[in-house]
Amino acid sequence: MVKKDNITIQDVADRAGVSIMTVSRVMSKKANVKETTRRKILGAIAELNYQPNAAARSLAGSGSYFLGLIYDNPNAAYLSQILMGALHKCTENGYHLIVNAFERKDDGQYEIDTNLINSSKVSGVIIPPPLCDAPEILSALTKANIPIVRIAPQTQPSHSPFVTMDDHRAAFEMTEYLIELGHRKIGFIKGHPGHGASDLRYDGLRAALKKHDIPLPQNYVQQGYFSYKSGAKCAEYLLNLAERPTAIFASNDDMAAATISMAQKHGLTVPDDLSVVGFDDVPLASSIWPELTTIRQPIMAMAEKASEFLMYPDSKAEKDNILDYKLIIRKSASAPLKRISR
Amino acid sequence: MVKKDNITIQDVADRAGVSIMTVSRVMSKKANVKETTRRKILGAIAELNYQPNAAARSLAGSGSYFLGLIYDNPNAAYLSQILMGALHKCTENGYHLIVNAFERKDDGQYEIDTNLINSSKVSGVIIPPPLCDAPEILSALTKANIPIVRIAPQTQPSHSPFVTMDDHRAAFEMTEYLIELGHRKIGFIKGHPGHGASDLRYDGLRAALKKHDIPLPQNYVQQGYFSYKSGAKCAEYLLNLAERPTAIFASNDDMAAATISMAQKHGLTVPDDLSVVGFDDVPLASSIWPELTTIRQPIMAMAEKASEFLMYPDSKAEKDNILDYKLIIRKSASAPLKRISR
DNA sequence: TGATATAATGTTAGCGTTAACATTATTGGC
DNA sequence: GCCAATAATGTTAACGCTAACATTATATCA
Repeated sequence: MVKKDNITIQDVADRAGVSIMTVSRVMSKKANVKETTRRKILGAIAELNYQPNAAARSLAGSGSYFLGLIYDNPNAAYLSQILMGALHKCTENGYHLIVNAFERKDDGQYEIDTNLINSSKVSGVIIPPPLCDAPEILSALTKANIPIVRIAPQTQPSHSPFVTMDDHRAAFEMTEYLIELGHRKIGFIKGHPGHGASDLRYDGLRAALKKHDIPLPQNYVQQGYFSYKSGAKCAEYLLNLAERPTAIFASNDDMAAATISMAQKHGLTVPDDLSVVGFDDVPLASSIWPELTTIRQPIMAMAEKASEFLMYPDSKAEKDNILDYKLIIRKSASAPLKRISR
Repeated sequence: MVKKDNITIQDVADRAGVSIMTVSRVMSKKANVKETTRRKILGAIAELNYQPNAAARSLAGSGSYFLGLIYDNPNAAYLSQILMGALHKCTENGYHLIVNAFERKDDGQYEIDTNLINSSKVSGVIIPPPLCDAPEILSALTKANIPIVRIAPQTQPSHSPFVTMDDHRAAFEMTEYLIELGHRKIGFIKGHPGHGASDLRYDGLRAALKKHDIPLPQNYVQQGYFSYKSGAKCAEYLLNLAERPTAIFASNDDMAAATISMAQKHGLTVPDDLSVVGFDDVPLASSIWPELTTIRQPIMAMAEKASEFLMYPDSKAEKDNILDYKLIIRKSASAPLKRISR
């Protein structure tokens, strides 16, 4: 029951023989503190293991040392990457991350008067998909004068700052990779129509095929929904085609995994008989066999960037907000085994 | 640039024609407020859409309206369930959730002087595995006098409050289910040896087999590591056995999925030729074909319980902390096709 | 009815920090 | 070596709320 009193800025000031204000200046990395004094204070801080009280800082100051993260995303892997990135930066900079879940109401809208927005002076909010494309969320935060950064938004690019990756170019590059391997009959499984990235990826594929003058028959394109099951269904269709593709590009890894599984069920060897590539590089991608050739999204990096932006709004040029994806070449794609001259 | 001043307790008090203290009492659900006054204040709160400032509350009060959640768990699905549960309760009760990631240092220990512990008066910390079994974490928090609730701890049950589920009984029940279906040759893929639940599940299986007087040959038990890959390897071994099992119980869904995939590669039909069951009920379980019969862990419920406990330490009897799992019967297990009389 | 208990409300002083301004030390120029 | 400029540090008043105590209204009982 010994109430261990917290170490406050006063303790540090006493220890260092200065006023609390000087300590405060050191904590906030403000200018005008003599180097010798700074070191003395830093020493006291270390000895006492002083950690500033975030609540007090945010009450007194204009900033807040709290970052908000809102989400409504059942995709666990994606969310946890975002979390990791944001937390990483927060810890690094003495911020705390406040997470808030949003849920669609029955009418498909979001309830906006959530406590995050009003009750805790966050210095900004990170908004990953799909919330970043919900107008009511955006306008509520904007109206409340809360800075936001969106992650991979698909709409209203000029509305507010964002970080994203180039889905179009990634799909383009992936397609060119397949073409370079020698594929000419490339099937495609589209992503969920409600998700903006789906179109970008599809367009990327078409652009690459067009550039290399490769046709894309109507029935080589199947509508998936990002789920394993939908991928299996599309793959089934594509594999039963009279002239079946030698490669299938699925819009995400789940569907690619389903495609591989389906191919194996058909007695095909991947990648010898059929190349399969995915998109996202989720954990599943490297746990199945053969491991998936896919696109790694810089999800964590996007979250880090977004966090930094909210912590130091002025420091970064606003334009380096398109982060690099990475083509991850593994074992699920290779040159087609038997070339059919065209 | 219009600085929209936040609505404070004073605004509400003015509006309702009372003092701020009375408003405060209403907010904190304290006694001794006349019903008519309460309603007047509640009205003002609603009209102004007042949200109390969490930082001020935690600065002034003895409680804190912040709950901590720490983790070091690469398992995205698990973490996100925990998050959902905790957030749900937090939102419901006007709390905020502060999330902190921990990382093992090179020496395998955790860095304990993280900012969560010292710098923000959280009213308690939720500790899921594997952190709940890290002595240095527990002792640091205990020393700092911060209430904790562990989720599914495997060690030191008396150290501090926890919520958990009965892995042993779940595995027992699953095994009995297989036995009831008619299986006598049941293979088992063990979980990661570092994870306490692994042993519990294994023991549950053995207890059930023993009860029904069914032998468990040494080579029917394979050591997996919770990964898809390890599951595939173990399944391969089991399926190549001269007298192969008619059912395989994998310690988690990833390994069960791998087993199904491996079985299909061997030309076996699941569940006709081989029944496969898993544990956890991760999303994957219901996205593969056939869908997995598995155990659903009450992860979200555990997190909710843990949150409640921290918010209202006195309200609950401490003993209803073992939550119910659920045997989810899907399509991956059935009676063995051809019975061999024993 | 007055005294007394009790319910309902109000007042004041912080909680730990930073903003804004005040003061003191140091530097540079002549 | 003196004065102004500037750097370094200090003082005080909030920030929005609750704990603790103070006061006033209402109910209870002899």
